[in-house]
Amino acid sequence: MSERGVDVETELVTVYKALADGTRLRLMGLLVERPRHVDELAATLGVSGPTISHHLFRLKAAGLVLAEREGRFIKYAANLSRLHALSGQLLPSIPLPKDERARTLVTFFDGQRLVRLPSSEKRRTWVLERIATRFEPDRIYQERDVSAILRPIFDDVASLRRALVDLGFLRRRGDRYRRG
Amino acid sequence: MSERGVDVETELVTVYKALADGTRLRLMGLLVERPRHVDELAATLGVSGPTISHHLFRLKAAGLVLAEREGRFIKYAANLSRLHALSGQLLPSIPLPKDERARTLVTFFDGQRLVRLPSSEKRRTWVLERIATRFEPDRIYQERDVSAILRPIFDDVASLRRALVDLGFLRRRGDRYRRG
DNA sequence: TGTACAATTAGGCAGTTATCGAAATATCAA
DNA sequence: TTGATATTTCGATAACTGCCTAATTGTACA
Repeated sequence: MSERGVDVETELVTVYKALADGTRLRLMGLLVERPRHVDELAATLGVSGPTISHHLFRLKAAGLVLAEREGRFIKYAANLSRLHALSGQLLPSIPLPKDERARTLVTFFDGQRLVRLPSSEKRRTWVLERIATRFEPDRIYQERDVSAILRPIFDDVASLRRALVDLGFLRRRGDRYRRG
Repeated sequence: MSERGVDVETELVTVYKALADGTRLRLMGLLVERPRHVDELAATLGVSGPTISHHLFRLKAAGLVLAEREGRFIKYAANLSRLHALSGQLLPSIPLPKDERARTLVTFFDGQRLVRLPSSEKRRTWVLERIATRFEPDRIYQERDVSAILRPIFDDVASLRRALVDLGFLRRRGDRYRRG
C-alpha cells in the first residue's frame, strides 16, 4: 500500500518532467490542436527530426501522446482522455510526504489509546496495522479475548473489531479469531 | 501578443520544472500540511540542509512556496492561493497557441502545402525559411528543378520562387539557383 | 562581545537532458 | 529490387540538476 504511494509519485514526476520543457509544451499545444506527423512538427517548431523524435518519446512515455502509423508517416496525437483525467488532478494530488504514516499514528493515538477511527482507508490501515500487533500470529482468540485486548484501546470495540476484520488484519471463523 | 504567450510558457515551464522532482514534491506535501522550518524538512526527508535550501529556492522561484523569517528560523509555507489558482489551469493552458512563428506556420501551411503567401515580410520570412529547407545547400538547381520542388508546395511557382530570391533564401545566377 | 544555531552560498562530482548530424530502419512506389 | 521518404537510433557535446561537504552569513542570547 505504501508502495502504491511511491508509484503515484513516480508517475507524477514523469508527467511533470514531460511537461517541464518549452519544446515539449509547444509540441503538446500543436498536438492538442490536431494530430500531426513528425516532420511537420519539426518544421513548425524549427528543430531537427531527431530532437522531435526524442521529445515525442518522452511524452509518449508519460502517456501524454499516442502514436499511430499511417503508411510512411507516423501520426502523433495528444492523449486527450489522459489529459482530461489529469487536468483536475495534477496539483491536488501532490503526494503526501513519506512520514505521513508516522504523523497519522501520532494524531490518532493518545498513548496506547485510539482517539478515533480515521475515515480514510489509508490512515485506517496504518492505525489498524499497529493495533494488529497486539495479537500474536498463529494464535486462536475467542471473541472475549479480542474484546479484552481492544477495550483498553477503544471504547467502540465492535466497530474496531469489524474494521480489523474488514481490512484483513484479523480473520474470523465462527466465534474464533486469528491474526491475518 | 506573442510576447505574452512566451511569458506564459516560461512561467508554465518553471512551475512544471519545480514539480518535476520527487524530493520537491514531498517537500510540497509537507508544506501543504503546515508551515515548517528548513531543518525540520531536512530531517524529515533525510537530505542535507543545503539540498533542502536549494529545492526551496526553486519552489519559491516558481511561486509555489512563501518564506517568512521567525527569529532564527525561516518558516516556509505552501502558497496555497497560488496552488489553488494553478490547479484548474495547468493542463488546460497547454493548448494555447505558442509563439507567433509557430502560429504563422500552422496558419499558412496545410501539411506540406502553402495555403497562401503571407503579406507581412516577417511572416513571409518564416514561411519561406521553411520552404528553403527543401533545397540542399551548395547544390546548383536548374530552374526546372526549382519548379519541380516548389510546385507541390504552391501553385503559383513563379511568385514563390521570386519571394525566395527576394528574401535571400535562394540565389539566382542566370538560370541557375542555389540555396542562399 | 562572543558563542551557538539556522540557513544560505560556494565548489565539486555524478548523472541527466536537449540538441545536433550521421547512420540505420521502415515503408511505399516504381 | 532499387530509390525515395519518414522516422528512429547512435554518438557526441554542452548545459543543467541534485546531492554532498565546507565555508559564510545572519540572528538570538548569555
